[in-house]
Amino acid sequence: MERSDLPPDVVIRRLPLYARSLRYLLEEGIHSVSSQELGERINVTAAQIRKDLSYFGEFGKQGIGYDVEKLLQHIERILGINQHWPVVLVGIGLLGQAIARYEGFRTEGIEIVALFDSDPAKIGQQVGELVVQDFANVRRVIAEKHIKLAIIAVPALQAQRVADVLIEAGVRAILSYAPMILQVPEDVWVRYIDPVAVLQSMTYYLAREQPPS
Amino acid sequence: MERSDLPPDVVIRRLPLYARSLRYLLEEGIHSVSSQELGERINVTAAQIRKDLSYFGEFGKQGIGYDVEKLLQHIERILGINQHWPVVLVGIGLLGQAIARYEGFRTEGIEIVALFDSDPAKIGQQVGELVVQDFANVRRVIAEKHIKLAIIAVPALQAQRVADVLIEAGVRAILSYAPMILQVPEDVWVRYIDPVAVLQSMTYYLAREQPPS
DNA sequence: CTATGTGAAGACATTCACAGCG
DNA sequence: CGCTGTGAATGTCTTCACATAG
Repeated sequence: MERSDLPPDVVIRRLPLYARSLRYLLEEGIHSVSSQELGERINVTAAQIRKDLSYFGEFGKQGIGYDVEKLLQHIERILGINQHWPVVLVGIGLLGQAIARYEGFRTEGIEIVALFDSDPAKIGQQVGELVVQDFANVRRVIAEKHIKLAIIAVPALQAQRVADVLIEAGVRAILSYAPMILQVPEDVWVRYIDPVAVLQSMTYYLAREQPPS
Repeated sequence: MERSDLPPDVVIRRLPLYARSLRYLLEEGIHSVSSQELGERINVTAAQIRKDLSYFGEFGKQGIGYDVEKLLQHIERILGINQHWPVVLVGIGLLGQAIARYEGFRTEGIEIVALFDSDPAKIGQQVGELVVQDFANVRRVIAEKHIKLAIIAVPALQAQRVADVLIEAGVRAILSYAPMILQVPEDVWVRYIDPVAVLQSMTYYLAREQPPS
Protein backbone atom coordinates (compact mmCIF):
# COMPACT_ATOMS: atom_id res chain seq x y z
CA MET A 1 0.00 0.00 0.00
CA GLU A 2 0.89 3.61 -0.42
CA ARG A 3 2.13 4.65 2.99
CA SER A 4 1.08 8.18 2.06
CA ASP A 5 -2.59 7.14 2.37
CA LEU A 6 -4.01 8.50 5.59
CA PRO A 7 -5.85 5.88 7.62
CA PRO A 8 -9.61 6.54 7.52
CA ASP A 9 -11.22 7.51 10.80
CA VAL A 10 -13.26 4.32 10.78
CA VAL A 11 -9.99 2.40 11.01
CA ILE A 12 -8.80 4.53 13.92
CA ARG A 13 -12.01 3.80 15.77
CA ARG A 14 -11.45 0.05 15.41
CA LEU A 15 -7.91 0.10 16.78
CA PRO A 16 -8.99 0.39 20.45
CA LEU A 17 -11.10 -2.75 19.98
CA TYR A 18 -8.18 -4.63 18.53
CA ALA A 19 -6.04 -3.46 21.44
CA ARG A 20 -8.56 -4.59 24.01
CA SER A 21 -8.99 -7.98 22.42
CA LEU A 22 -5.24 -8.45 22.35
CA ARG A 23 -5.09 -7.62 26.07
CA TYR A 24 -7.68 -10.28 26.78
CA LEU A 25 -5.67 -12.77 24.71
CA LEU A 26 -2.60 -11.97 26.78
CA GLU A 27 -4.55 -12.55 29.99
CA GLU A 28 -5.54 -15.94 28.63
CA GLY A 29 -1.90 -16.70 28.00
CA ILE A 30 -2.26 -16.68 24.21
CA HIS A 31 0.82 -15.21 22.57
CA SER A 32 0.15 -15.72 18.87
CA VAL A 33 -2.98 -15.00 16.87
CA SER A 34 -4.03 -14.98 13.21
CA SER A 35 -6.20 -12.29 11.67
CA GLN A 36 -8.85 -14.99 11.35
CA GLU A 37 -8.87 -15.80 15.07
CA LEU A 38 -8.76 -12.18 16.15
CA GLY A 39 -11.58 -11.37 13.77
CA GLU A 40 -13.82 -14.08 15.15
CA ARG A 41 -13.49 -12.63 18.62
CA ILE A 42 -14.56 -9.16 17.64
CA ASN A 43 -16.84 -9.91 14.70
CA VAL A 44 -14.69 -8.35 12.04
CA THR A 45 -13.44 -10.09 8.90
CA ALA A 46 -9.85 -11.26 8.74
CA ALA A 47 -9.28 -9.18 5.60
CA GLN A 48 -10.43 -6.07 7.37
CA ILE A 49 -7.99 -6.52 10.21
CA ARG A 50 -5.10 -7.10 7.83
CA LYS A 51 -6.08 -4.11 5.71
CA ASP A 52 -6.49 -1.88 8.76
CA LEU A 53 -3.07 -2.79 10.10
CA SER A 54 -1.48 -2.31 6.70
CA TYR A 55 -2.08 1.44 7.02
CA PHE A 56 0.55 1.52 9.74
CA GLY A 57 3.10 -1.09 8.79
CA GLU A 58 3.73 -4.82 8.66
CA PHE A 59 3.30 -6.47 12.01
CA GLY A 60 2.66 -10.12 11.22
CA LYS A 61 4.63 -13.16 10.16
CA GLN A 62 3.47 -14.93 7.04
CA GLY A 63 2.42 -18.48 7.72
CA ILE A 64 2.23 -17.74 11.45
CA GLY A 65 0.14 -14.72 12.36
CA TYR A 66 0.79 -11.95 14.88
CA ASP A 67 2.73 -11.88 18.12
CA VAL A 68 0.04 -10.69 20.52
CA GLU A 69 2.26 -8.62 22.78
CA LYS A 70 4.14 -6.95 19.96
CA LEU A 71 1.02 -6.13 18.00
CA LEU A 72 -0.56 -4.70 21.13
CA GLN A 73 2.42 -2.48 21.73
CA HIS A 74 2.35 -1.30 18.13
CA ILE A 75 -1.33 -0.40 18.34
CA GLU A 76 -0.94 1.35 21.69
CA ARG A 77 1.84 3.40 20.22
CA ILE A 78 -0.16 4.23 17.10
CA LEU A 79 -3.09 5.39 19.24
CA GLY A 80 -0.79 7.30 21.53
CA ILE A 81 -2.06 5.41 24.57
CA ASN A 82 1.42 4.36 25.55
CA GLN A 83 1.57 7.96 26.75
CA HIS A 84 -0.37 9.37 29.70
CA TRP A 85 -3.49 11.39 28.93
CA PRO A 86 -4.94 13.32 31.85
CA VAL A 87 -8.67 14.00 31.52
CA VAL A 88 -11.03 16.37 33.28
CA LEU A 89 -14.59 15.34 34.03
CA VAL A 90 -17.26 18.03 34.24
CA GLY A 91 -20.62 17.25 35.83
CA ILE A 92 -20.62 15.10 38.95
CA GLY A 93 -24.22 13.94 39.03
CA LEU A 94 -25.03 10.25 39.29
CA LEU A 95 -23.57 9.55 35.87
CA GLY A 96 -20.48 11.64 36.53
CA GLN A 97 -19.87 9.80 39.78
CA ALA A 98 -20.15 6.46 38.05
CA ILE A 99 -17.68 7.63 35.40
CA ALA A 100 -15.31 9.04 38.03
CA ARG A 101 -15.19 5.72 39.85
CA TYR A 102 -15.08 3.47 36.79
CA GLU A 103 -11.87 1.47 36.81
CA GLY A 104 -11.77 1.23 33.03
CA PHE A 105 -10.82 4.90 32.83
CA ARG A 106 -7.81 4.42 35.05
CA THR A 107 -5.97 2.23 32.62
CA GLU A 108 -4.81 2.18 29.05
CA GLY A 109 -3.46 5.68 28.76
CA ILE A 110 -6.50 7.50 30.09
CA GLU A 111 -6.75 8.94 33.61
CA ILE A 112 -9.36 11.24 35.06
CA VAL A 113 -7.35 13.69 37.13
CA ALA A 114 -9.89 16.33 38.15
CA LEU A 115 -13.64 16.60 38.75
CA PHE A 116 -15.69 19.75 38.34
CA ASP A 117 -19.22 20.86 39.08
CA SER A 118 -20.97 24.18 39.64
CA ASP A 119 -23.28 22.95 42.38
CA PRO A 120 -22.03 24.26 45.77
CA ALA A 121 -23.47 21.13 47.39
CA LYS A 122 -21.12 18.98 45.33
CA ILE A 123 -17.97 21.11 45.49
CA GLY A 124 -15.60 19.74 48.10
CA GLN A 125 -17.24 16.34 48.10
CA GLN A 126 -14.95 13.32 47.76
CA VAL A 127 -15.67 10.98 44.84
CA GLY A 128 -13.35 8.01 44.64
CA GLU A 129 -9.86 9.39 45.08
CA LEU A 130 -10.66 12.91 43.92
CA VAL A 131 -12.39 15.94 45.37
CA VAL A 132 -14.97 17.82 43.32
CA GLN A 133 -13.74 21.31 42.44
CA ASP A 134 -15.61 24.44 41.48
CA PHE A 135 -16.08 24.64 37.71
CA ALA A 136 -14.93 28.24 37.99
CA ASN A 137 -11.42 26.85 38.49
CA VAL A 138 -11.42 24.60 35.45
CA ARG A 139 -9.38 26.95 33.28
CA ARG A 140 -6.51 27.11 35.71
CA VAL A 141 -6.35 23.34 36.16
CA ILE A 142 -6.49 22.67 32.41
CA ALA A 143 -3.71 25.15 31.81
CA GLU A 144 -1.51 23.95 34.67
CA LYS A 145 -1.82 20.27 33.83
CA HIS A 146 -1.76 20.81 30.05
CA ILE A 147 -4.99 18.87 29.70
CA LYS A 148 -6.25 18.18 26.19
CA LEU A 149 -9.12 15.76 26.89
CA ALA A 150 -12.42 16.30 28.68
CA ILE A 151 -15.54 14.35 29.50
CA ILE A 152 -18.82 16.27 29.77
CA ALA A 153 -21.61 14.76 31.87
CA VAL A 154 -23.83 17.79 32.45
CA PRO A 155 -27.46 18.35 31.41
CA ALA A 156 -28.08 19.05 27.73
CA LEU A 157 -28.73 22.75 28.14
CA GLN A 158 -25.42 23.36 29.89
CA ALA A 159 -23.24 21.28 27.62
CA GLN A 160 -22.47 23.94 25.01
CA ARG A 161 -21.51 26.52 27.60
CA VAL A 162 -19.24 24.02 29.36
CA ALA A 163 -17.65 22.99 26.07
CA ASP A 164 -16.95 26.62 25.16
CA VAL A 165 -15.08 27.18 28.42
CA LEU A 166 -13.11 23.95 28.13
CA ILE A 167 -12.04 24.65 24.57
CA GLU A 168 -11.06 28.19 25.38
CA ALA A 169 -8.92 26.80 28.18
CA GLY A 170 -7.07 24.45 25.84
CA VAL A 171 -9.07 21.23 25.56
CA ARG A 172 -8.80 19.67 22.10
CA ALA A 173 -11.04 16.61 22.37
CA ILE A 174 -14.35 16.12 24.15
CA LEU A 175 -16.39 13.08 25.00
CA SER A 176 -19.92 14.25 25.70
CA TYR A 177 -22.72 12.35 27.40
CA ALA A 178 -25.17 15.22 26.91
CA PRO A 179 -27.98 14.63 24.38
CA MET A 180 -27.02 17.69 22.37
CA ILE A 181 -24.81 18.28 19.32
CA LEU A 182 -21.98 20.65 20.24
CA GLN A 183 -20.73 23.41 17.99
CA VAL A 184 -16.95 23.52 18.18
CA PRO A 185 -14.02 24.84 16.11
CA GLU A 186 -12.97 22.44 13.40
CA ASP A 187 -9.68 21.63 15.07
CA VAL A 188 -11.47 20.24 18.14
CA TRP A 189 -12.64 16.62 18.26
CA VAL A 190 -16.02 15.72 19.72
CA ARG A 191 -17.60 12.31 20.17
CA TYR A 192 -20.85 11.40 21.83
CA ILE A 193 -22.15 8.71 24.13
CA ASP A 194 -25.84 8.52 23.36
CA PRO A 195 -27.54 5.40 24.70
CA VAL A 196 -31.06 6.66 24.04
CA ALA A 197 -30.33 7.23 20.35
CA VAL A 198 -28.73 3.81 20.15
CA LEU A 199 -31.76 2.11 21.67
CA GLN A 200 -34.09 4.06 19.41
CA SER A 201 -32.19 2.98 16.32
CA MET A 202 -32.68 -0.65 17.33
CA THR A 203 -36.42 -0.25 17.85
CA TYR A 204 -36.60 0.46 14.12
CA TYR A 205 -35.66 -3.13 13.37
CA LEU A 206 -37.68 -4.66 16.18
CA ALA A 207 -40.81 -2.81 15.12
CA ARG A 208 -40.51 -4.43 11.70
CA GLU A 209 -40.15 -7.98 13.02
CA GLN A 210 -42.82 -8.21 15.64
CA PRO A 211 -44.75 -5.51 17.43
CA PRO A 212 -43.77 -4.53 21.00
CA SER A 213 -45.96 -5.17 24.00
CA MET B 1 -35.78 6.94 -5.54
CA GLU B 2 -36.69 3.32 -5.66
CA ARG B 3 -38.87 2.83 -2.62
CA SER B 4 -37.73 -0.81 -2.71
CA ASP B 5 -34.23 0.27 -1.55
CA LEU B 6 -33.79 -0.60 2.08
CA PRO B 7 -32.53 2.31 4.16
CA PRO B 8 -28.91 1.73 5.19
CA ASP B 9 -28.28 1.23 8.89
CA VAL B 10 -26.24 4.43 8.99
CA VAL B 11 -29.41 6.29 8.06
CA ILE B 12 -31.40 4.55 10.78
CA ARG B 13 -28.80 5.59 13.32
CA ARG B 14 -29.17 9.24 12.34
CA LEU B 15 -32.95 9.32 12.68
CA PRO B 16 -32.93 9.56 16.49
CA LEU B 17 -30.70 12.62 16.21
CA TYR B 18 -33.07 14.26 13.77
CA ALA B 19 -35.96 13.45 16.11
CA ARG B 20 -34.23 14.95 19.11
CA SER B 21 -33.29 18.11 17.24
CA LEU B 22 -36.87 18.50 16.09
CA ARG B 23 -38.04 18.17 19.70
CA TYR B 24 -35.68 20.96 20.73
CA LEU B 25 -37.00 23.10 17.87
CA LEU B 26 -40.53 22.55 19.10
CA GLU B 27 -39.54 23.59 22.60
CA GLU B 28 -38.13 26.77 21.14
CA GLY B 29 -41.45 27.39 19.44
CA ILE B 30 -40.05 26.86 15.93
CA HIS B 31 -42.58 25.13 13.70
CA SER B 32 -40.92 25.13 10.29
CA VAL B 33 -37.37 24.19 9.36
CA SER B 34 -35.34 23.67 6.18
CA SER B 35 -32.89 20.83 5.67
CA GLN B 36 -30.21 23.51 5.73
CA GLU B 37 -31.19 24.83 9.17
CA LEU B 38 -31.68 21.39 10.65
CA GLY B 39 -28.33 20.30 9.26
CA GLU B 40 -26.52 23.23 10.82
CA ARG B 41 -27.81 22.27 14.24
CA ILE B 42 -26.58 18.72 14.08
CA ASN B 43 -23.58 19.09 11.81
CA VAL B 44 -24.94 17.13 8.89
CA THR B 45 -25.23 18.40 5.32
CA ALA B 46 -28.61 19.47 4.02
CA ALA B 47 -28.35 16.98 1.16
CA GLN B 48 -27.79 14.16 3.60
CA ILE B 49 -30.91 14.96 5.54
CA ARG B 50 -33.02 15.16 2.40
CA LYS B 51 -31.57 11.93 1.07
CA ASP B 52 -32.06 10.15 4.38
CA LEU B 53 -35.69 11.19 4.60
CA SER B 54 -36.30 10.21 0.98
CA TYR B 55 -35.88 6.55 1.96
CA PHE B 56 -39.16 6.79 3.84
CA GLY B 57 -41.31 9.21 1.86
CA GLU B 58 -41.77 12.88 1.06
CA PHE B 59 -42.27 14.99 4.15
CA GLY B 60 -41.35 18.51 3.08
CA LYS B 61 -42.86 21.34 1.08
CA GLN B 62 -40.82 22.70 -1.78
CA GLY B 63 -39.91 26.33 -1.30
CA ILE B 64 -40.81 26.11 2.39
CA GLY B 65 -39.13 23.25 4.25
CA TYR B 66 -40.52 20.86 6.83
CA ASP B 67 -43.28 21.20 9.40
CA VAL B 68 -41.39 20.38 12.58
CA GLU B 69 -44.18 18.62 14.39
CA LYS B 70 -45.26 16.55 11.42
CA LEU B 71 -41.73 15.51 10.53
CA LEU B 72 -41.09 14.55 14.14
CA GLN B 73 -44.18 12.37 14.18
CA HIS B 74 -43.15 10.71 10.93
CA ILE B 75 -39.69 9.92 12.27
CA GLU B 76 -41.02 8.64 15.57
CA ARG B 77 -43.35 6.37 13.70
CA ILE B 78 -40.58 5.14 11.38
CA LEU B 79 -38.37 4.34 14.37
CA GLY B 80 -41.26 2.71 16.20
CA ILE B 81 -40.82 5.01 19.19
CA ASN B 82 -44.41 6.12 19.02
CA GLN B 83 -44.97 2.71 20.61
CA HIS B 84 -43.91 1.75 24.13
CA TRP B 85 -40.76 -0.32 24.51
CA PRO B 86 -40.19 -1.83 27.94
CA VAL B 87 -36.52 -2.49 28.72
CA VAL B 88 -34.78 -4.56 31.37
CA LEU B 89 -31.54 -3.37 32.92
CA VAL B 90 -29.07 -5.96 34.20
CA GLY B 91 -26.26 -4.94 36.52
CA ILE B 92 -27.06 -2.38 39.21
CA GLY B 93 -23.60 -1.17 40.13
CA LEU B 94 -22.82 2.53 40.11
CA LEU B 95 -23.28 2.75 36.36
CA GLY B 96 -26.47 0.71 36.42
CA GLN B 97 -27.92 2.96 39.13
CA ALA B 98 -27.11 6.04 37.09
CA ILE B 99 -28.78 4.49 34.05
CA ALA B 100 -31.81 3.42 36.09
CA ARG B 101 -32.35 6.93 37.37
CA TYR B 102 -31.58 8.76 34.13
CA GLU B 103 -34.63 10.73 33.02
CA GLY B 104 -33.69 10.47 29.35
CA PHE B 105 -34.64 6.81 29.37
CA ARG B 106 -38.13 7.51 30.60
CA THR B 107 -39.19 9.34 27.49
CA GLU B 108 -39.31 8.87 23.78
CA GLY B 109 -40.61 5.33 23.61
CA ILE B 110 -38.09 3.75 25.93
CA GLU B 111 -38.83 2.78 29.53
CA ILE B 112 -36.77 0.74 31.93
CA VAL B 113 -39.32 -1.48 33.69
CA ALA B 114 -37.19 -3.91 35.69
CA LEU B 115 -33.76 -4.02 37.32
CA PHE B 116 -31.72 -7.16 37.90
CA ASP B 117 -28.56 -8.10 39.72
CA SER B 118 -27.09 -11.29 41.16
CA ASP B 119 -25.59 -9.67 44.24
CA PRO B 120 -27.73 -10.54 47.31
CA ALA B 121 -26.74 -7.20 48.84
CA LYS B 122 -28.40 -5.39 45.94
CA ILE B 123 -31.50 -7.53 45.52
CA GLY B 124 -34.49 -5.87 47.17
CA GLN B 125 -32.84 -2.47 47.17
CA GLN B 126 -34.89 0.44 45.83
CA VAL B 127 -33.36 2.38 42.93
CA GLY B 128 -35.47 5.26 41.74
CA GLU B 129 -38.97 3.89 41.39
CA LEU B 130 -37.96 0.27 40.95
CA VAL B 131 -36.75 -2.52 43.20
CA VAL B 132 -33.74 -4.62 42.19
CA GLN B 133 -34.75 -8.21 41.48
CA ASP B 134 -32.74 -11.41 41.49
CA PHE B 135 -31.27 -12.09 38.06
CA ALA B 136 -32.52 -15.65 38.47
CA ASN B 137 -36.01 -14.28 37.81
CA VAL B 138 -35.13 -12.45 34.62
CA ARG B 139 -36.56 -15.09 32.30
CA ARG B 140 -39.98 -14.98 33.87
CA VAL B 141 -40.18 -11.18 33.75
CA ILE B 142 -39.02 -11.00 30.13
CA ALA B 143 -41.58 -13.59 29.11
CA GLU B 144 -44.45 -12.07 31.08
CA LYS B 145 -43.86 -8.52 29.89
CA HIS B 146 -42.89 -9.56 26.34
CA ILE B 147 -39.65 -7.62 26.63
CA LYS B 148 -37.47 -7.37 23.54
CA LEU B 149 -34.86 -4.85 24.68
CA ALA B 150 -32.18 -5.08 27.36
CA ILE B 151 -29.36 -2.97 28.73
CA ILE B 152 -26.33 -4.78 30.13
CA ALA B 153 -24.18 -2.96 32.70
CA VAL B 154 -22.25 -5.84 34.25
CA PRO B 155 -18.49 -6.48 34.35
CA ALA B 156 -16.90 -7.63 31.07
CA LEU B 157 -16.45 -11.23 32.14
CA GLN B 158 -20.12 -11.69 32.99
CA ALA B 159 -21.57 -9.96 29.94
CA GLN B 160 -21.64 -12.95 27.61
CA ARG B 161 -23.32 -15.19 30.15
CA VAL B 162 -25.94 -12.52 30.87
CA ALA B 163 -26.55 -11.96 27.17
CA ASP B 164 -27.05 -15.68 26.59
CA VAL B 165 -29.74 -15.84 29.25
CA LEU B 166 -31.51 -12.71 28.02
CA ILE B 167 -31.57 -13.90 24.42
CA GLU B 168 -32.81 -17.31 25.39
CA ALA B 169 -35.61 -15.61 27.30
CA GLY B 170 -36.69 -13.64 24.25
CA VAL B 171 -34.63 -10.43 24.12
CA ARG B 172 -33.93 -9.35 20.53
CA ALA B 173 -31.79 -6.23 21.01
CA ILE B 174 -29.08 -5.46 23.55
CA LEU B 175 -27.29 -2.29 24.50
CA SER B 176 -24.11 -3.30 26.29
CA TYR B 177 -21.84 -1.14 28.43
CA ALA B 178 -19.40 -4.01 29.00
CA PRO B 179 -16.01 -3.70 27.27
CA MET B 180 -16.42 -7.01 25.50
CA ILE B 181 -17.73 -8.05 22.08
CA LEU B 182 -20.73 -10.33 22.50
CA GLN B 183 -21.39 -13.39 20.37
CA VAL B 184 -25.08 -13.54 19.53
CA PRO B 185 -27.36 -15.17 16.93
CA GLU B 186 -27.59 -13.16 13.75
CA ASP B 187 -31.19 -12.19 14.36
CA VAL B 188 -30.28 -10.39 17.58
CA TRP B 189 -29.12 -6.76 17.53
CA VAL B 190 -26.24 -5.62 19.73
CA ARG B 191 -24.80 -2.15 20.13
CA TYR B 192 -22.09 -0.97 22.48
CA ILE B 193 -21.42 2.02 24.66
CA ASP B 194 -17.66 2.16 24.92
CA PRO B 195 -16.34 5.47 26.23
CA VAL B 196 -12.80 4.21 26.74
CA ALA B 197 -12.51 3.15 23.10
CA VAL B 198 -13.93 6.49 22.01
CA LEU B 199 -11.40 8.42 24.07
CA GLN B 200 -8.58 6.24 22.81
CA SER B 201 -9.54 6.87 19.21
CA MET B 202 -9.27 10.61 19.83
CA THR B 203 -5.84 10.35 21.39
CA TYR B 204 -4.66 9.16 17.98
CA TYR B 205 -5.27 12.60 16.54
CA LEU B 206 -4.07 14.52 19.58
CA ALA B 207 -0.82 12.61 19.68
CA ARG B 208 -0.15 13.76 16.13
CA GLU B 209 -0.77 17.44 16.80
CA GLN B 210 1.06 18.08 20.00
CA PRO B 211 2.39 15.68 22.60
CA PRO B 212 0.44 15.13 25.84
CA SER B 213 1.71 16.18 29.23
C1' DC C 1 -37.55 32.64 -5.99
C1' DT C 2 -36.74 29.11 -2.46
C1' DA C 3 -36.14 24.65 -0.92
C1' DT C 4 -37.39 19.71 -1.77
C1' DG C 5 -36.55 15.13 -3.84
C1' DT C 6 -33.51 12.40 -6.50
C1' DG C 7 -30.76 10.24 -10.35
C1' DA C 8 -25.94 10.36 -11.30
C1' DA C 9 -21.27 11.10 -9.94
C1' DG C 10 -17.92 10.83 -6.83
C1' DA C 11 -15.78 9.46 -2.54
C1' DC C 12 -15.06 6.13 0.66
C1' DA C 13 -14.88 1.45 2.83
C1' DT C 14 -14.88 -3.51 2.53
C1' DT C 15 -13.97 -7.73 0.47
C1' DC C 16 -11.69 -10.56 -2.80
C1' DA C 17 -8.12 -13.25 -4.34
C1' DC C 18 -3.57 -14.21 -4.89
C1' DA C 19 1.57 -13.35 -4.98
C1' DG C 20 5.03 -14.07 -1.91
C1' DC C 21 7.30 -15.14 2.33
C1' DG C 22 8.54 -17.89 6.37
C1' DC D 1 1.64 -25.23 3.41
C1' DG D 2 -0.46 -21.33 6.12
C1' DC D 3 -1.08 -16.82 6.66
C1' DT D 4 0.20 -12.06 5.69
C1' DG D 5 0.00 -7.91 2.88
C1' DT D 6 -2.13 -5.65 -0.86
C1' DG D 7 -3.68 -4.16 -5.57
C1' DA D 8 -8.05 -4.62 -7.81
C1' DA D 9 -12.90 -5.26 -7.68
C1' DT D 10 -16.88 -4.61 -5.44
C1' DG D 11 -20.10 -2.52 -2.51
C1' DT D 12 -21.79 1.33 0.24
C1' DC D 13 -22.48 6.12 1.45
C1' DT D 14 -22.27 11.03 0.53
C1' DT D 15 -22.44 14.86 -2.30
C1' DC D 16 -23.69 17.16 -6.42
C1' DA D 17 -26.66 19.53 -9.27
C1' DC D 18 -30.92 20.23 -11.21
C1' DA D 19 -35.82 19.30 -12.49
C1' DT D 20 -39.80 20.25 -10.09
C1' DA D 21 -43.26 22.16 -7.08
C1' DG D 22 -45.33 25.72 -4.23
